[in-house]
Amino acid sequence: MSEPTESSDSLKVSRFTYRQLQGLRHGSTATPLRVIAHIDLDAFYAQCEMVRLGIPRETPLAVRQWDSLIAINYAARPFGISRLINVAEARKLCPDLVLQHVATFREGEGGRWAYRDDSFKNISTDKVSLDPYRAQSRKILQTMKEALATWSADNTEVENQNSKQELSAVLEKASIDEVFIDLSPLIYRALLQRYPELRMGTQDENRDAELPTPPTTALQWDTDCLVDLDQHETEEDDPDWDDIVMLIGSEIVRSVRNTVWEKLSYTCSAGLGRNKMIAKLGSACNKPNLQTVVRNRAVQNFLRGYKFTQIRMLGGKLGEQITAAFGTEKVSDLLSVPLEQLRTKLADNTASWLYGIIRGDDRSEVNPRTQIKSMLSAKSFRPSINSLDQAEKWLRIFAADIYGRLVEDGVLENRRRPKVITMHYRTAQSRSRQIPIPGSNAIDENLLYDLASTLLRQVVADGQAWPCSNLSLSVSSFEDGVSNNKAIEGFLIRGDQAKALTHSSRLRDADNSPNEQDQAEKRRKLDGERGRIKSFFGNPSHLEYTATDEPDGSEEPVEKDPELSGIPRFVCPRCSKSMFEYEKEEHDDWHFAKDLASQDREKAKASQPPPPTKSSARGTPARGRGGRAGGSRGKPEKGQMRLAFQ
DNA sequence: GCTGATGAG
DNA sequence: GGCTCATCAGC
Repeated sequence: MSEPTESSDSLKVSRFTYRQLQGLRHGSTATPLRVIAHIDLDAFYAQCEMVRLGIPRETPLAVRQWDSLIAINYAARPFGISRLINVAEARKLCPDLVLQHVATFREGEGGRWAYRDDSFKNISTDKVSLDPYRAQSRKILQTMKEALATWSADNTEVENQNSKQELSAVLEKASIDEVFIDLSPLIYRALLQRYPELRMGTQDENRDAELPTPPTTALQWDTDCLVDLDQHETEEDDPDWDDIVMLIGSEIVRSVRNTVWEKLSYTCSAGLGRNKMIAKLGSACNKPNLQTVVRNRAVQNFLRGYKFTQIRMLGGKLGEQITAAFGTEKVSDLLSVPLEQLRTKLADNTASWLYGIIRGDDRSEVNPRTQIKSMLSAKSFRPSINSLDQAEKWLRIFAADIYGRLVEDGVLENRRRPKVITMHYRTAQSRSRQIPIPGSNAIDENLLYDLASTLLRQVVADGQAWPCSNLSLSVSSFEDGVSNNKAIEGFLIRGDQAKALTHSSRLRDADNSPNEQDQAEKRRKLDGERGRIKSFFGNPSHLEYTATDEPDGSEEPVEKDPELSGIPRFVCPRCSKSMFEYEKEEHDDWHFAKDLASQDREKAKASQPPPPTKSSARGTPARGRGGRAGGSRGKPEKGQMRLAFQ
């Protein structure tokens, strides 16, 4: 064989480096190998009703709220039924349409929602409840997490799982029926297992070296919908690792969707891409029940066809301003506008954000948020109401609604409580008032009601209170409280009390079949919580990661006397963690990845402007999300703080 | 900390 | 159009 210098074939390497591969491990937002999925339940409220009522997929169904439609299943869409028409028009278009009204609370019946045959006639006494959908949403999210864990267990080596029970993929619940998943860490582990040639030798220090090329066999995309490639790219080109990671990602998402279907009978659509924006646009491309893959080599072609007003954050006034400024809504038109010219009409940070986003550059993180940050209960009045008495009746219902949700979400058991209560009030103009929730009392319906009533009286005293066309109550600024063992004891007692409460004070109507499931779900959840607390005392290794995920000794019990075991130990010079010598390599990798991630974060901060904010379209420069990072508070993400008590 | 506004579904 | 939820600006 001759020297490879002449042959371009044998010189071939990947376009990607070991460093970029490593970026997959710990949430680097900059690596081109990143894989984000967006999963969207198909016509979610409609599916909830179909599942609840046992209605077959082919039966047209719509969910109604008073006289309007808020969800239409896919069987009903060919009839021309959309959210824009009313009930009468829908019946005309499709006489066999099943019309199911959402569950409601009813004045004088406390905090119990129910499905009622006559709720559409009772707009003046009923208030919509979305609880049934929230419950299904929670169940689906949980099933998705389990499916991811199962795939992970089946597809990555045990030694790589490192005795941790927790899922390495990050899930962000984006709304009641949508979720983002950062699949990168999962895919990283699967890659190393399937392609051992990607593993770096210990002596190999050059992280900027190119990866070897992947096998050239054609990729099997199964039932996925692929977005056409950009100009100058062809399907005949050999795949590179960014194609392979998408393929693995699509395999994971398919398995998650299958599990949700098999266990809960819900279909969903999904999009896969290198970031949240692309994944989100992708999931809407092929509905229902399909997944769309946007490979890196297809991104330009994919985005070119969109109106930029369909891109996240550009759907509102900012989008309008941009449309007005440049006389177009098309991404393709805006692509030919140089950055300098964007800057002449937009604030600098908005201009550079826009410049990047229409080219497919979005480095926003998948936020491991799982807990809700505020709860709101509201009612519009048609006609308006005119007395304190009427308003207070609604406040009772709002208080019961919110209290019920506080209990169901387990916020009371977690001793996570809202600190602020707010009342919004609309007459000719709209106003809002808020006060702190006193930390001394236990939260119950009466406390919430009393506070709300105080707020209402303040507004009424201000004058201009009637007629009132809209009223709402919300709680926010949740605080997690557990900080010592005594508090945890209290936690357990409160958990039992809360459990008793859910059985006594929140009994559902007899024909409310899902509620029994809910109760069972709740019991399991409570048991699960207690199990976790116990395991915290007994064996810290089962704990969720803390906010910093430092190897601080909480993760693994340190031997009382290391010498007794006879196994050689090692103390890390960087973090002083003591470990067995055979763990050194993995630990070193951990530091490396951690460093890399923080480098990436800094780089992203420096190179990518924050998403635009309201007043930033013109005039005063606005502080975006990025600007806050180094600013007033270095608070860690709330969602990651759970059980981080020491 | 309080209030209003915007943007998402 | 109604009901949520999140985030930010400006005070």
